[in-house]
Amino acid sequence: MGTKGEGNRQRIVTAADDLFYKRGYNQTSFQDISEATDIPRGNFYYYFKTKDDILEAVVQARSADFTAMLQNFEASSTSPRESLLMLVGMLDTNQDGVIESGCPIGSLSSELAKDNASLQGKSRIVFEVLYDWAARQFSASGADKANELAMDLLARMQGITVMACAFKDAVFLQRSLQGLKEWVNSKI
Amino acid sequence: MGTKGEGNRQRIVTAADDLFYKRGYNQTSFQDISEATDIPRGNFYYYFKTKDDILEAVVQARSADFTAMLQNFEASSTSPRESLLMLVGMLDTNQDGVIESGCPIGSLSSELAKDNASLQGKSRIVFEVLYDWAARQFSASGADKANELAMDLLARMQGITVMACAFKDAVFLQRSLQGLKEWVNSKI
DNA sequence: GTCTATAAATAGATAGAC
DNA sequence: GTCTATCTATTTATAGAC
Repeated sequence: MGTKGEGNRQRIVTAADDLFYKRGYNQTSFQDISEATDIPRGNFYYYFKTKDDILEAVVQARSADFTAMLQNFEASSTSPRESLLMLVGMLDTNQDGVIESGCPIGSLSSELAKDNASLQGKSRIVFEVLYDWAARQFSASGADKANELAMDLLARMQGITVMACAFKDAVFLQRSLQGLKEWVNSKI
Repeated sequence: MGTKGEGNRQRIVTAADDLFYKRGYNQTSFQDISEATDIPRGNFYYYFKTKDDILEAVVQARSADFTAMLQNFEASSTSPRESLLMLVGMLDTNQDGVIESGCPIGSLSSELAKDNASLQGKSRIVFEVLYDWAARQFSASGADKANELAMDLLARMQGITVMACAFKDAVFLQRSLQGLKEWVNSKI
């Protein structure tokens, strides 16, 4: 901690986070991360024993980032309903990324499901951060079956994302976001 | 046509179709397909110039398979509503596959979006087969905005699939299927 | 049409100098 | 802590014998 190399470690994780989202985990090589950071390949192994370890660090970073963002939603809203609408609004804020590369959490899970069940399990914690938070918002608003509503909300967001990305369709995305916001309002 | 090698070509496509679903396109090697078919790697290039060509053949096969299946749904149902419920029922029939590997169409699109936009565009035709058919069912039942309903239905199915696979949750899948069937009934 | 051998490139990972 | 050189395995793809 506080050592000289922590800056490098952080830069590796940040670059890997971005590349894993835009190109996928398996299709991102050490060379890609090296070029993005200007840190030589061989140096990576001072910070991470394996490529899987880099992914685990990325998962930790994403969990922290989402946790901070969700706290921000709560802090800047006046009701759980408003907080949940901010979560939905992320698909609008990140519209270009959604259409180009999908959801960073959902697409990573789908990729790892096929060839690395162990890593898929570890990466699930990012989904769980969102799930727990959404369930708390529904619960705080007095809604029935808050846990189920939280899963339903995440499923709707994932489905909209997959189709908007598959068809490169911003019109569908915007129409669906409107419908999803109405759904949230109808449940609270 | 009718030549000796067509049997081999068919076996390659069938094995690749299965492997692309269960392991993903990029994570499936010629060696994997070779071992699954007992056809030597070198022989593949008699039938396909590149790995991308194999995927295009798989996409054609999937389009034909889904077209036949959807025709079957129509033939064995007494209403467009019933046909649409059969489509939803696929997630139940293929429950184990959904939880293990997701949706073959959706997960392929998500994978290709990240590193092969050209192939993603070509593989979209399988989605379009489902979309056109679903829109026709909604339209035949007299529903308003059949095209939008078709996209919404596919988005719901994709979202349920992504979350059921991410959380390995059959209970969520079954509950969501019930909800989706009720949604279909409410729209027709 | 079928198959073996191998090319050419790239992957993740290691050793060891500095 | 940093970086170069390299190892080993695997990838897609080709050449050419049969």
